[in-house]
Amino acid sequence: MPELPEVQTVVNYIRDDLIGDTIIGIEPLWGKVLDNFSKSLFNKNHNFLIVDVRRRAKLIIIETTDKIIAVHLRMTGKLFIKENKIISKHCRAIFLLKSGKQIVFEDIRKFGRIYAYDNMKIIDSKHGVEPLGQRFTIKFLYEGLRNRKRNIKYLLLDQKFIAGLGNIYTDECLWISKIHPKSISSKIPEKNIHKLFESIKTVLLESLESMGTTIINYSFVNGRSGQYSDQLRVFGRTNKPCKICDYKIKKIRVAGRGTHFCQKCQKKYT
DNA sequence: CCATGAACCTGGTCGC
DNA sequence: TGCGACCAGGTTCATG
Repeated sequence: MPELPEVQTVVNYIRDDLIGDTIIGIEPLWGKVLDNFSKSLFNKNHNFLIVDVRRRAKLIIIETTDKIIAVHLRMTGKLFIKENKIISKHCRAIFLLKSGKQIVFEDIRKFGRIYAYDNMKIIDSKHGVEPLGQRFTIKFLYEGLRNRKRNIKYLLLDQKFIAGLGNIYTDECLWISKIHPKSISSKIPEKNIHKLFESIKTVLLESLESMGTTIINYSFVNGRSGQYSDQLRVFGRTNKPCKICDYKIKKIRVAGRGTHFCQKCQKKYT
């Protein structure tokens, strides 16, 4: 489920409810869900008043007066607020709040993790620029591509380079900017890099407007689901006609991921 | 430095 | 209906 727009949508949804509340405990229901701390963190004499909820990369950041709690949804994680105490099949952890509400973390595939840190240092050191932030500029993208010889799909998925893009949106952006996903980053013409820069911003903002992409029935916030899947240009359109040239969309494997593209529109720069 | 594959997990779908 | 193979929006580690 989660790339930047989906994670941001979850944050927007739970933020107002959480700020001002206090975490008084956590119940892990799966052994590995707490990555670098244990439930005893919330005992003691510390106060975990929630002062901010935001997104950094694909992490949901819950900032409290004591620790920063970070939740990574990985592939199938969901995070939402619930008032009753019915525990669902895929529930992996429950945060208990002073108000009586709970933050529920569900995750079918058990890849998701919850972290606790003293500050943002470690998180920031592991992630690159925010694609919707001020520091993401055309110059940054141009130099980043020219200074490396990675295949472009891999590079866009690299969270240390740009933080927040995933498999869906990289396919979308590469299609829009007419770049074959196996192109060598340093060989891509400036004109296409420019298009790529614009497409990254456009696609992420469009998707945010639609509250993200939901494929099949991975609804994420209280049963509501994103609408962007209707607007996808290439992702998941294997063997369907390219929206520009009518050629059949191909699906291949790049950087270990299923990758959709148009053989006619997207040029391979090597 | 770069590419690939496996590992971590469960569940849905497709073909036979 | 059943069964095996394969796939999945992410990340990390090992290997060549």
